[in-house]
Amino acid sequence: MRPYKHPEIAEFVLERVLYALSDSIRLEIVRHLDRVECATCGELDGGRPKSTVSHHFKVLREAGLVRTESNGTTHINTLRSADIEQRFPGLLSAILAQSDRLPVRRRKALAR
Amino acid sequence: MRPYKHPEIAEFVLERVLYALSDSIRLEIVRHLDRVECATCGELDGGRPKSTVSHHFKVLREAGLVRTESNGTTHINTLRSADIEQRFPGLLSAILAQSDRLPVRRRKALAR
DNA sequence: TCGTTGGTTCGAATATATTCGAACTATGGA
DNA sequence: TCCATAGTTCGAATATATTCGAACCAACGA
Repeated sequence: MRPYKHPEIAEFVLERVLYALSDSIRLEIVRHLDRVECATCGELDGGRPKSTVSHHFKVLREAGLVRTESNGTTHINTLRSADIEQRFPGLLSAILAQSDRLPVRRRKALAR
Repeated sequence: MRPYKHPEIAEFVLERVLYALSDSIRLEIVRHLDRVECATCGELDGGRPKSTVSHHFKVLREAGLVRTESNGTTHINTLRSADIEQRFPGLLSAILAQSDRLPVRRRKALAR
């Protein structure tokens, strides 16, 4: 497997990044990568077919969110947090700060 | 025109917000509203048919980004900045901080 | 060298969005 | 009351995404 095409930081497009993150599966992958630092695709498939997962990784890659490098027979994915932070300061952290489910305490506070 | 259905802050869904902002037309509308505080749909149509613009406003409204209130024969739109900020702190400002085009100075800095 | 593993790519089916004209609704003014 | 204005809603056409199986490819180990 030859190296993937990853966009340069200056090529990142905000709309593309937001679009990539607007899908639950991809957002979950990004959250996971944020926690574990790096992971193979297989670890993140959630039981879905390989081709589906591969598609989502492609979207994330092309948006500049994920870097995929082949390591022998497996592929290592990392979140390009620093790159995204440099180009869109505060964006990724604001998104990742938001947990999947709103804690009850917070929900009540917001409902007031 | 009866009042629109606007989601409560606690009902905001991150994916939906990101999706709404992942479209250039809608992002432009949001940027505009951020600058001018409030505006009618007509001011923001960019020469597009009314039905198209109406659709985009609906997406923005349902995501919680925009509040539309009818004022006589016209509709006033405002950005729900404070609500979004409360629910997703830092998100909107990170997005709005990003100008449409990357300034040349910044592009060069990033290319290094 | 052959099989296995981890992942990509292709193609087709399906689902979801976008666009726009046409018909409609509500309000306000003449 | 009649007309114009501002915007919504509907429906159909088109475009774009998602999903998944099947075929493929590269690297590694036996």
